[in-house]
Amino acid sequence: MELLSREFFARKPEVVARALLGKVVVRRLARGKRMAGRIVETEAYLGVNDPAAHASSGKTPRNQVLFGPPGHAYIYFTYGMHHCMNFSCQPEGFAGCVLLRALEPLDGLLQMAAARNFELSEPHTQRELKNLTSGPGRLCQALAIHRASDYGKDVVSPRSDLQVMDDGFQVKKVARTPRIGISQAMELPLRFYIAGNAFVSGNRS
DNA sequence: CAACCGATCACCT
DNA sequence: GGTGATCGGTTGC
Repeated sequence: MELLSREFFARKPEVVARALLGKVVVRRLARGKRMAGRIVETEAYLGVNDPAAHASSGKTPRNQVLFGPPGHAYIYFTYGMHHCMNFSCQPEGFAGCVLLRALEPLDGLLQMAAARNFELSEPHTQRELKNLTSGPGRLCQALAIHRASDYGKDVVSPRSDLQVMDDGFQVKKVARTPRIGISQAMELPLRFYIAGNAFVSGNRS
């Protein structure tokens, strides 16, 4: 397992969104514990020219990390109850990010379930595992991601408690569709997921 | 400074 | 398939 590079994120969001599939998000906890999940579904959000992106109306206190250096966590709160996590892309000064839509849980499953306020049965059912981290709001709750404590964190720093790593996993086939849950630029195929993976959110093709 | 609304989810039928 | 919950950021008065 090695950290991704800053240059990995200094590319176009649609390139990074595709490249992040198969990579591993690591959340370091107290007392040496950790949670980890493989990225199986992403969406690209472009810069000021993407009407569906938070960067479209220019730099604000809420979205300023999108305009900063690549490889930092852009976290926002929505629908009055959910957090969503993105990683900033493109060189400093140019907005763009990738939204994490689903993870395949790898490590720290008990902690994830606790953070999601339920208990896993033994043996775990496929339904329970998918319920942990399948969906942008769910995965943030599972990893205990909060805007107040995690906004702007550097995910390629060796000292960060929120990191993205490469464990050598090879993605076989990637599928592309329009993005979910938006009302503008709906025709752009900027959602990416690992074809056939059981932890992808939603039911659409 | 008040009103509007959402890159969602859980639970209902 | 439908819908209510719930609140910070943004916009318009």
